[in-house]
Amino acid sequence: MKVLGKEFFLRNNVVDISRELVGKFLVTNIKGKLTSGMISETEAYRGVVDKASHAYGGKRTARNEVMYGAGGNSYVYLCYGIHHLFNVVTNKEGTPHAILIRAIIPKDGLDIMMKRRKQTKLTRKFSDGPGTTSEALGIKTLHSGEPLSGKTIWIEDRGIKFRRNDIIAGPRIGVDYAGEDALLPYRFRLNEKLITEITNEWHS
DNA sequence: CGTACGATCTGCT
DNA sequence: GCAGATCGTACGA
Repeated sequence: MKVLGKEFFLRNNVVDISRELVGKFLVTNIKGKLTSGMISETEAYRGVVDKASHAYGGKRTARNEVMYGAGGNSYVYLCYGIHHLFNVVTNKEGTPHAILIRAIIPKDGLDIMMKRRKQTKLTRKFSDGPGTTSEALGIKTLHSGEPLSGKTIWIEDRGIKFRRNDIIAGPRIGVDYAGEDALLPYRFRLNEKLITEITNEWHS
């Protein structure tokens, strides 16, 4: 087990990093409660040149300011007034790259996550989406700007490797407004068969 | 200051 | 399959 450090996030290819994050574990320790899940889906947002990015064209506001900082911090924002979407900031200071974590397979602290999600069962939909993933892990907008090497939120490599063919690239979700950039294959998702197998193994 | 809307989820049909 | 929820943020006046 290895906690990913600054050197992992400071690299400049956010699309490669996004693919590499599939299979890593997103872990939180919030109010003394440890919870985690294996990342099964991500999306890359490639900074000022990406029409789907909050930083497109160099847009810089109080909300997205942390994107302009060095990689290795969280960027959490509220979507549709309800959902707290968690992103990993990458690349050096001044290049606002980010990766949206879209889904996890729940692993540690299942009982805690079920309470947070107000669920009594671990269904397939339990944390299959960026809003439900953050809710399960207890991540809120107040955690925006947190360093990921810290004690609250971090990402672990537990040695799980997938074949490149098992990580499906495709267009990002919900970014139709981004014109031709909406078609870029910046979404990475573990193939459904593997998701099912791993889910069955961990939740039986 | 007023207003429109979003990197979504859920429950109901 | 679809509408409603729900509110911080962005942006124009």
